Amino acid sequence: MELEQPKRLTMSEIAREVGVSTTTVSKVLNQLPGVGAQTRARIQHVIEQHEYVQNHAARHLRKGQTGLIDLVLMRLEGGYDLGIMHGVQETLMESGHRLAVFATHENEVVERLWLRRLFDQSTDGVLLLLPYEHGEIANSLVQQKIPFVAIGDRNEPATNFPTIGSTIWLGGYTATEYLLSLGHRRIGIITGPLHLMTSRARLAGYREALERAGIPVDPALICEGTYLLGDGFKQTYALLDLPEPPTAIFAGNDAQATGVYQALYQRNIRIPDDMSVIGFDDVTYSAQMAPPLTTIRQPLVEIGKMATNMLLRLISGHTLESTNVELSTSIVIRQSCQPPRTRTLPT
Amino acid sequence: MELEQPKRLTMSEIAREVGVSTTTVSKVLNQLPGVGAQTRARIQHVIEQHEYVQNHAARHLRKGQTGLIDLVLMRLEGGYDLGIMHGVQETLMESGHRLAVFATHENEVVERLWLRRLFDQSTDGVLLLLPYEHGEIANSLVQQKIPFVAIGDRNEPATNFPTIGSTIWLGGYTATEYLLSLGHRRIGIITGPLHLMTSRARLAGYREALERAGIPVDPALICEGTYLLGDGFKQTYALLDLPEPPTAIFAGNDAQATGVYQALYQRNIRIPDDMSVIGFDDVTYSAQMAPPLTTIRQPLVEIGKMATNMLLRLISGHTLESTNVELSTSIVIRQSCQPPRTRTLPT
DNA sequence: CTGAAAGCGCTTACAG
DNA sequence: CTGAAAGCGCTTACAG
Repeated sequence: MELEQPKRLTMSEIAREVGVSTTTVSKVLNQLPGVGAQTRARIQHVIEQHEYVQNHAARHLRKGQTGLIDLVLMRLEGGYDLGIMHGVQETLMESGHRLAVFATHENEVVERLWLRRLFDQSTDGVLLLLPYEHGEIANSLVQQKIPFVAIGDRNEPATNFPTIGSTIWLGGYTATEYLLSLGHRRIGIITGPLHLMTSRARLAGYREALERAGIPVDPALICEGTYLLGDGFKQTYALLDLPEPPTAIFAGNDAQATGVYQALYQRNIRIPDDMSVIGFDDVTYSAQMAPPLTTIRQPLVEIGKMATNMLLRLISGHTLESTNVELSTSIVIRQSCQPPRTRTLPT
Repeated sequence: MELEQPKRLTMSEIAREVGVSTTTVSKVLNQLPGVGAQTRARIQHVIEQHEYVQNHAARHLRKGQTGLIDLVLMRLEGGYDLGIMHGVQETLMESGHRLAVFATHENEVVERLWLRRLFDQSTDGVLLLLPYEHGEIANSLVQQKIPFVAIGDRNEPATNFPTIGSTIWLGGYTATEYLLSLGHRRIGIITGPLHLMTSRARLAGYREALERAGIPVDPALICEGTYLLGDGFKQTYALLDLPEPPTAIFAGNDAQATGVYQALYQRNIRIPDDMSVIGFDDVTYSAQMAPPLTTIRQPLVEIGKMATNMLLRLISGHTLESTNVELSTSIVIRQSCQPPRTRTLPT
C-alpha cells in the first residue's frame, strides 16, 4: 500500500478541477474583484481542500517581488545587533517579508560575493547594519537601485542615502554629565575602536561635558577598546593601575561594562560604593546585572522597527519624509553609580 | 545631463549583442560544455562588460531551487543560538545559500503562518532550532516533502526525521562527576525548564553521578530555571539560604552561570574559593568571565555546521548515512572549580 | 462576470 | 559547436 502523496497542485490544475480559467483562480487567490460570489466560493473550496499554495518563484518572476529583506552585519554577537534584529523581525512579521541574514565576518571577498548575489534581483531591499564606513556597498546599492537603509551612527554631515541611528554624541555627553553631577572628577572612559564615528561621538560627548565643567581632559583616562567584554576587563585593570585611578568608569557599551564589573569584582572593588560604572546601549541583560547597570539607552528595538518601516516605504515606491533619522538616547538610572566616597567633594 | 542608468540586461539581450542564442549564453553562464572557446570568450566579455547577473526568480522557477535555507528558532538571545548560527552561516557561505531567519517568539499563530509560507516552495530546506517538542512542525515538513533537520537534544528513542544534538546526559554526568572528584558532596543544580528533554537529560546525568557515588539526591538542591541569567541569580540566592547550602553549583547553562556569579559576588562569596561553579554550553564569553568558567562544552559551531551539511545533502537528494547524530560534549576545565575548603575531605 | 493569450527570464531536451 | 522552441507557474491587460 502506497503512502498517500500530497502532490503539489498548480493553479491550472485547480482551475481545471473547478471548471474555470486560471485568470479567475488568480483573482480569487489575490482577492481581486470581478468574480461571482458563487464561483469564488467554489474555487475557495477546492483551494482549501487541496491546501493549494501559490508558487513563489512564478509569482516573483511575474511581479518582480521576492518577499525577502536582507540584513547585513559584521558578526552576530548579541546585545546591540540582537536588539535591532528584534525590531526588524517584529515589523517584518506584519509585512509578511522574510528576513535573510548575512554576516560578513569582515571578509571583504565574501562581502563582495554576497553583494553580487543580491543583484540577481533576489531581494526586495537591504538593511545595512555595518559599524564601519561602507561607502562602496551603499554606492553599489544605489547604483543597482536596490532600496536600502543604513542603520548605525554615522554622524557625518550629509549622506546621500537613508540612515537611521541615535543621538550618540548626546549620550556620551549625558553619561559624563551625570557622573559629574554626582561629584566625580576623575572619570575613565573605555571607548570603542576610534576609527568608528560611533566611538568618536561618545568620546566627543565625554570631552564636551568635562570641558563645560572646567575639568581638563586627562588622556590617561581614555582607553580604546573594541566594544567587547574582554576590553572592558583589560582596560579596567589599566585604569586601576594608574597613579591616580578614576572614581567612575564610562564603559562605552554594556558588553564592556560587563568586563568592567568582572575586573572590579576580581580586585574586590565594590560597585557603586568604590567605583561608579555607566554603560551604553541598554541591552537586555543590563537590568539583570549585579548591581543593575546605569546606562545610556539606545532605543534598539525602535531603531530596528523604524529602519524596517523606512525600507518598506522605499520598497513600495514612496519617498521618505526624512532620510536621516536620529532617535534619541536617554539615561537609564539604575544602581551602578553613586557619589565618590573616597574624595571630599569640591568646595 | 542625465545620470547614466545601468539598465539591467536580460540574457536574451546579451545573446543579441553577441550574436548568439540564449542557449549558448546560458551554457557559458552555467559553465556547461559545448561552447567553442572563441564564442565563450566573446560572451564572457560582454557579460562582464555589462555586469550581467542572472535573474534569480526565473532560474528558480525553472530549476525549482531557491538558494534559500530557513532557520527557525524561538527567540534570538545569543549564546547557544548564536553559536549554532555561526556554524550554519559558515557552511552556507561555501554552498552559496542564503539564510532566512525566523523567530517564532512562542506565538503559535505566527508560527503556523510562517510554516504555511514555506510551502509555497520558497525554501530549499529548513533547520529547526526549537527547544520544545514540535511534532506538528516536523510532520508538516515531512508531509510537504520539505527537507529539514532538527537541531537540539531530543533524547527520544527514535524519531522519524533527521536530528542532531550532543550528548547532554553525559555532559550532566561529567559535570557532576568532576565536582564529586574534587571532593564536593553537596552540589546544587539549576536546571532549565523541566518539560524540556534537554533539561531533564542534564538532571538525569546529575542524579546518576550522585547515585554512583553513593550520595543521596537532596531535592532541596535541585532548582528549576529557564536558562536565563536571572534564574541563575535568583536560584543561587535560594541555594545559599538553605540550612545547609551547597559547596558547588552546576548552573545548567552558561547564561545561568553568569547569574550565579553575580549572586555570589553580591553575597561576597568568592569563586572558586568559597564556591565552585560549573556551566554548560561553553559560549563565547565563558572563557572571559572572571574567573574563567569551567563548563561542559557543546560543540555549538560544529553542530551548526553538521546540521547544515546534513540538510544540504538531503536537499541534493542524497540519503543520510545516519539520521540521528549526537556530537560529544566535553568538559572544559578553567578556574571556577576547586575542592571545597570548608569541609574536611572524606576519609 | 469570465477567459484566451501573452509574457516574466531563464534552462533544457532535441535537432541540426 | 550552435540554436529554435517548449515550458517552469503565475499575473495582467484586453476582449467578450
